[in-house]
Amino acid sequence: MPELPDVEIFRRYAEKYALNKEITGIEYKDDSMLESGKSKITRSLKGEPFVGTRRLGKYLFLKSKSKNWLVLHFGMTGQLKYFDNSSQEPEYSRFIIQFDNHHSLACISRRKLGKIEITDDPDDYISGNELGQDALEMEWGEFYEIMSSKKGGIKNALMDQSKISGIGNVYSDEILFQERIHPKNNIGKLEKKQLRSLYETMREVLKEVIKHGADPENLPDRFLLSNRKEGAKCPECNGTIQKITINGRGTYICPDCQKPDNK
DNA sequence: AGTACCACCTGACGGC
DNA sequence: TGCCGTCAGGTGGTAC
Repeated sequence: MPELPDVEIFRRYAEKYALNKEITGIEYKDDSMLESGKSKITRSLKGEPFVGTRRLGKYLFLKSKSKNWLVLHFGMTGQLKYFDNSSQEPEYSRFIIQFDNHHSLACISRRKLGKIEITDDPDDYISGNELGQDALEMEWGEFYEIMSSKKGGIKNALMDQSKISGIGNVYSDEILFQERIHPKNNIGKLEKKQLRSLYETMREVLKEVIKHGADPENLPDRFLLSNRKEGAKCPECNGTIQKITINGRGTYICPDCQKPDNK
């Protein structure tokens, strides 16, 4: 789930539940997602509260009062859950931050594909990991500059995290469906006004998904995501949703709405 | 540079 | 019901 809109919901969740409470301890349930040593993580967080949040693309940063930041990446199955210590710990909790009010914040990840680490400066972290500008922060001029210099398939271009951060497999499909562009079409064939339209659609899709809490069940029926299954009926026409493969990723399109260009 | 494919890791799901 | 193959929304590395 965790693409830009999902992580934005996590950020708001952390903002609501995890700030301004002293961290009394860290519980390590599984080490495989840790990119920083346990002692460094504990040293950076324990005894201080989180005082702020930041998000770039699919990355969430939580600022500890002292100065370090906790960096979270959720992989394919990550999420956050704030819970009362007297209740059941969430299943698949891998990393638990305990607060002084007998509540904790669990980093949950079924497949353990995420990352947990410490940085003293998110900007350094972002440049060091070659992460592009956030898809919702990016202005039209920058989007145009990036996309007009790229080659190859449009879906791949949208998902290139080193150029534009936050769009993954699902929302790239959604954006291209709403824009009526076949995901394999060549980015270089789009005219400036088509790129402008793609840019606007990208923003609208991301913002609307956030508005609905990034819950696929809550999205309007006209979204591909509400019909993201092979053989489903296209919400825009009489077509049938089809599954294809791009770079090994399942990709859903309506073959009637999204026509391939002629190479 | 772009694309295809494998690996990471574990569980959910559908078919038999 | 139970076993088994396939697939899953992320990233990173390889080879071409």
